[in-house]
Amino acid sequence: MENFYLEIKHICKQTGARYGILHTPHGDVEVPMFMPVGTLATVKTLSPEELKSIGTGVILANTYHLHLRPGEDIVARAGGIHKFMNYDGPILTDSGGFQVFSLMDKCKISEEGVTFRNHLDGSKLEFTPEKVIAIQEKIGADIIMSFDECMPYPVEYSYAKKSVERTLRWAKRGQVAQIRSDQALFGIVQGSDYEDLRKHSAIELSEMDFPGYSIGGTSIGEPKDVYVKMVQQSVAYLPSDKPRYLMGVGSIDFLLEGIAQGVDMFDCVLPTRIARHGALMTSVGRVNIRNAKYKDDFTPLDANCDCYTCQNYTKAYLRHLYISEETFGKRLLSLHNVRFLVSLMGKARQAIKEDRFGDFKTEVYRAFGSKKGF
RNA sequence: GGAGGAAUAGCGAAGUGGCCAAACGCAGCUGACUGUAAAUCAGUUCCCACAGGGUUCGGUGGUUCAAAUCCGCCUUCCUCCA
Repeated sequence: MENFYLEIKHICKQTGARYGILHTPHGDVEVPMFMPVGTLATVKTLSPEELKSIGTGVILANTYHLHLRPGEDIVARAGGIHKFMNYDGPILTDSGGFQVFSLMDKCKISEEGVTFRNHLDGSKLEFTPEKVIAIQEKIGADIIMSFDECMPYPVEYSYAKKSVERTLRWAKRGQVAQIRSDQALFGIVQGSDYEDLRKHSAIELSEMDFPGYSIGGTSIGEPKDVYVKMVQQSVAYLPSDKPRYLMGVGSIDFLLEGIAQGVDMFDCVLPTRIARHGALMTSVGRVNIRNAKYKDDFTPLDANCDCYTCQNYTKAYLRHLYISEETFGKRLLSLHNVRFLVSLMGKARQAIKEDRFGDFKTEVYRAFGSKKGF
């Protein structure tokens, strides 16, 4: 793909973190970056204009969910997902592999693919690596994912090995099935916390020569040190000139550790979901806006934040909106959390360019102090 | 003036002799959330020295081994009749 490639500009001498530009058919974006999730072709509560104003580059959508509603044919007839949702920046679709994990009790996995009992009306549907690519081609995102199995953690070695091999075969099948040449198909590294499986998965995928590589199966409940190892053991065997995408990571510490390992892209529902539930990421730690102590707190959510919410509204007002279940409150809070992570990424990129990402990471942790969360 | 009905925790509302410190809903308080079945879920809300103890069900006096539940009186409220 000529119009999709990673241009690495700098590698941090302190950590190995990478700064670069990802070129996509819908524009260039700087990495490392955080990508908010818009499963149903909308980042819940936020408009494309708001996302732009926040500085969002790539956003996500989901193959499984869009297949169920409204169906990929509708998206295709709308002119593709960019037109359908009025977002002209780069878009990435996840394959539905994560739903194999999150809807596990409604799934049956075989060599051919996965049979789902779909969550909307309970009817059966089958996803195969080929079908998942066909759906994603109709949806029309810039970056698409191979169909994979995201295993739970922990998982027995024998199962993990079987699953990794199958996911590798699925990756190959998806690659063969791909018709469009203007979408970047990523392979997904799995292997749970088994080093040999991660290595094997990464090496085999690299040989298939994908335009980018995802790291899956992390941040599903494993301890932080295990997480870091999983990322390390995946990144180590991936080509250095291709983008690395760590799937489902959005907590501040996991993001920073991932960047330090040389990851370029991250996505997560965390900032938008917890915002809708009243939890906010701030430069001094977690804030639960519904806490009674904020009822007469007329200061901004985060004094160090440049987002629209922090520039214009007080905690007392945001708490009032949250308690009153006003949707505007959820918007303002989502806006803040996404901006917080986007902004954190910007600072991280700056630190990488200045070869002090390690120090930066320490500073961020220190600012959080002993406060728990994220 | 007469007849009937009702009073339960912050609010609404179950419970009509022991399994009741009292269902449930709301409101309040707290926590969780990581490739979105999530504008969701969980815990908690009489008091305390809290695997236990102490005071509760309009007030008061009884009956009973045992009362939010049965009886008398009182207070307040509601409906209907005059």
